[in-house]
Amino acid sequence: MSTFCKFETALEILVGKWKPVILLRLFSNGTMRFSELQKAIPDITKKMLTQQLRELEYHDIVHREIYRQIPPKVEYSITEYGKGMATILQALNDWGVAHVEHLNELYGTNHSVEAHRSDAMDK
Amino acid sequence: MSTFCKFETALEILVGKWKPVILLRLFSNGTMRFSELQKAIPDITKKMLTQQLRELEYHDIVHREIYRQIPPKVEYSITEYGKGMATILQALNDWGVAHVEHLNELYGTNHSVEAHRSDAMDK
DNA sequence: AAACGTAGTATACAAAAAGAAACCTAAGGT
DNA sequence: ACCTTAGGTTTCTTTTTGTATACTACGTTT
Repeated sequence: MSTFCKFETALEILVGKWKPVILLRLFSNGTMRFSELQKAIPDITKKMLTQQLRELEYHDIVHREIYRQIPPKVEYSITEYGKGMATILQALNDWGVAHVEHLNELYGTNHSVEAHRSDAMDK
Repeated sequence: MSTFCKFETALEILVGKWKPVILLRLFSNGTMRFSELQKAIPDITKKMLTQQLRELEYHDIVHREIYRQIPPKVEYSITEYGKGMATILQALNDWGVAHVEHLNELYGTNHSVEAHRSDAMDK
């Protein structure tokens, strides 16, 4: 129970509506400041962005560099440790791509994956 | 945007408070009936168990075999396709185990991972 | 003196997910 | 006639997540 099922722990880090896209941005763009992330992810609110970044920071995936200036400047980047996630992230992504293909074969192209999470299965 | 970030799709399948533990059970025990799963996962409600199983079934990860008897008998198992997830699941689990270790190094043994998801970061 | 820009917080509210508990079905046993 | 069983479904409540909007701090620019 303790050493099994730790993949829940792994999941925790990736879960949260915005973490995947934040990580994607940081992995591909390198260092970004808060406002750049906001622009890159138009629909995210400040609150969510802050919250998700703090969680990633706690897990040592993201580094937060504060410049004591006015107006403030804060830069975010993937930590060295965080870069170690690239492999699984890639694997997960690859599997996801293949899976969408699989679902297409099963149900045809006109289906919505999202519509089949949780509730939403009622007519 | 379309072919990247499909790891969100992958995540959807694993996410949901109970999916990891359900998958774990089915992977290690093979075929199980509804009531066996309930016993194996004491805190889950029927509602949640049904819901999560249906989602896994939709994604072709879990197979549902109905025996038309009274009282009913329904057996669940991992599909052939679903077995293909074993590798990533294992990878995710291994990474999770290592990550817990990493967090221990950073914060010491007496910390709660759960307490650092989402909110809960207030004193 | 007022406005601007950045990286947030605070507060209030809406929506989604999860939990609890009761109800349903139909055959077989008492 | 009623109870039991297995595998659910329904309804209702609570908890968790996410959104929207306002406000702050403080030097610089207008």
